[in-house]
Amino acid sequence: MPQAGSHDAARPGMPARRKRGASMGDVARLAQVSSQTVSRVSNGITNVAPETRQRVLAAMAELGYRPNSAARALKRGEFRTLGVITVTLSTVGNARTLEAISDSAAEQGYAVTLMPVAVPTRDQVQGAFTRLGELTVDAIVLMMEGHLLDVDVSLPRNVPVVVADADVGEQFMIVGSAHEHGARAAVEHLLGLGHRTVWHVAGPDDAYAAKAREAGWSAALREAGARVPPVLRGEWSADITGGWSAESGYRAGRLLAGEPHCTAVFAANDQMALGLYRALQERGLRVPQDVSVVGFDDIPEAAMYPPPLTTVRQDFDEIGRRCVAVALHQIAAQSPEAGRTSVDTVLVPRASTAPPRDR
Amino acid sequence: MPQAGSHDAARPGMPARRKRGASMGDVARLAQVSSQTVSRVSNGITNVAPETRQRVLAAMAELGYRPNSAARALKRGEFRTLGVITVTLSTVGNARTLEAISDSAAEQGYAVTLMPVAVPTRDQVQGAFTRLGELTVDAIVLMMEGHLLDVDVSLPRNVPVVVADADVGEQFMIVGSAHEHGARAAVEHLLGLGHRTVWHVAGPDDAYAAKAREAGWSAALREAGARVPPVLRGEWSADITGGWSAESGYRAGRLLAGEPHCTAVFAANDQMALGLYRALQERGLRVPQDVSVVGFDDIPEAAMYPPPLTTVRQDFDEIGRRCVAVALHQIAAQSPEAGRTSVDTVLVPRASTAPPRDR
DNA sequence: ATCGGCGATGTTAACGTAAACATCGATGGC
DNA sequence: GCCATCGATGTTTACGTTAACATCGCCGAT
Repeated sequence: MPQAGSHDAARPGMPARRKRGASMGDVARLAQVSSQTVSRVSNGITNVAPETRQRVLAAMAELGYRPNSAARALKRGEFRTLGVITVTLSTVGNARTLEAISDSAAEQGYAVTLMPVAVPTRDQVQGAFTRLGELTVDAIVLMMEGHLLDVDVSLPRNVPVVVADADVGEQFMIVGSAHEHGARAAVEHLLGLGHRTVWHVAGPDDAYAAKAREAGWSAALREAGARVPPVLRGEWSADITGGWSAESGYRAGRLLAGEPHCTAVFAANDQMALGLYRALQERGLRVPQDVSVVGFDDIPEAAMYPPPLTTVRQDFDEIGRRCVAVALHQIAAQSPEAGRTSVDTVLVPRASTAPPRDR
Repeated sequence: MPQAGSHDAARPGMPARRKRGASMGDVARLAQVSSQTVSRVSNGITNVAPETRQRVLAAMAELGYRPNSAARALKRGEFRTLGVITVTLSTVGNARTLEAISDSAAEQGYAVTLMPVAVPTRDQVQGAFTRLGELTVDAIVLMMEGHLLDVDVSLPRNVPVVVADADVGEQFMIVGSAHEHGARAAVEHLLGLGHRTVWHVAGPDDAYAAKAREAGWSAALREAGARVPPVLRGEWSADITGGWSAESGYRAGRLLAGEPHCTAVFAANDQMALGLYRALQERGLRVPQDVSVVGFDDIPEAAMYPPPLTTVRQDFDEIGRRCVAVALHQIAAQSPEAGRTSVDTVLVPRASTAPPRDR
């Protein structure tokens, strides 16, 4: 059987449409240099005579040459790629953090490969790690709750892991927001306005960030000698982000609206605060005249809520940047590390908080 | 079973750190087969005696072997990777679409590499394409306004491009929402409630989606013989997403609140509708008693707006899935195509619309 | 018994690149 | 004028994988 030249065969009169692009060898031939010289020009590093460089550049342009990163990666043993394992991008925080990661990585010449974990079971996570291992990334950023990692998720060996804002014990580097500090600031702001105490609409109880905010809230209350009301949790399990949703905030808000002595609420995030607004409004309660509300995140909409929401700003861009910085540092150091770095949060006072009036 | 420290032969004095993992050759040696047999097991395809397969599997496990995808890609000439060029992930639509793309791609065994274009100048876009070319992806999904591509952006040759919800003329395949249809549905819904006409708060005028919605709105009004009021555009250029922001909707809303005859507004997206709510509320106007509002997108919060927002739902998941399907099809067909497929939009009536009352 | 064929496995080569080493001519210090 | 040096360029090789081909038994048909 003759080499049945199905696709590559240059049909007569047809411009030979080769599947693979021009290689260094092709450029070298056209420029009449060795392929090593092409390599040097391509990497822009070592000494090449200006005239030669020009010739090579011209040849590259003519052939539309693009370096083959697979070959490059194979040769160099590094891939200039960061893997990001995500459970969902439907939260503002995750989306913004991912964007910051990819921007920052691109600046440093790294690509970002996405590894979605559709359903957060351990098997799925394991599978994602395995696939990432095959993708041979240089480091991994984990955007996922740590408890999913409890078991023996076998990481690719020698690949540094950075965890974005989750709790994974002592194994890895963690970059996270100062949730507790932010929550305290929210509570102190409300107490400072004269409220007797502050209620809390919490996020999902398996979420690290939710627990940290809750801890900050109750600690601040206790330190101020204020009563710690029961936590309201808008359980709502339709999907992974449900526990953080506006609907969940709305459900909690309906309970809260029945509490006659409640004059101030700290919601675990801005979406939940929005649900709270609606629940309060439905009962004829006004924000902030009857109830003050503080959120968390400072999503762009928060400033335009009716009324604009006092909230605690998280710096997702900084989280993303630091994740990349930490990852690259570990790649360079060739040694995984563990530890935690904290990104500041700051209270942004707006119109949803005011001194209490009797209800 | 103390099989722990077997690999990574710890030579005395040497910090045993092999940068590269075990290769097929290593596995082959341990299993006492040829590396080709390892390859066959690794790819699970051809005929290998069960006993041999077991031995190889065991060796792979012991060495923690992972196929090197760079070598594989080099050999096979395909990368099983989709590149996604994004300008921003800060819009719900982009984030959700990206998530759907990466989920869907992962299902088909493709990885997704992110190429952010930080500032949308042509040079930046050009740069992103160049880098993607180096990354040797098998196809590209473009999440970006088409007008940024006008000039001679040199695409990697023979790489199919799919455009997610933008207008790029005739060059590429486009997967987009039925914006016009959705906008018409919004207008018809409001007219059906008895409103004399419908005002429009439009998105940025360089956005394809914004223009399409605007076109649908005005066409529906004209066809119904209704007056077409001037378009309000919440110009706001702080950043790329500014034109779609709640703030932009608020600004437009403040103008609108001064129009005594305005009883119904169609906002270009849900965030802008929220800004509108605030502007109306500040003037003491109630939704929907004084003004009916319809949004676009159906973000999760919309159902919890005070009051819940009537809006037009976009199916971002479907857009993402189709982008991947189209991309893979073009890869298989080895021929770029052009054309457009449209993803349905559907009106979701909620509490923000009602029959008009005189103002 | 012989041979065709097939299933299991091994051998060779090539994918495109870059590190390491080799070559060659020019420059400059003595 | 000689040789050490250096800068520009070429040659060789290996990265890890897989396609293509080669080999080796073994079984069943003749």
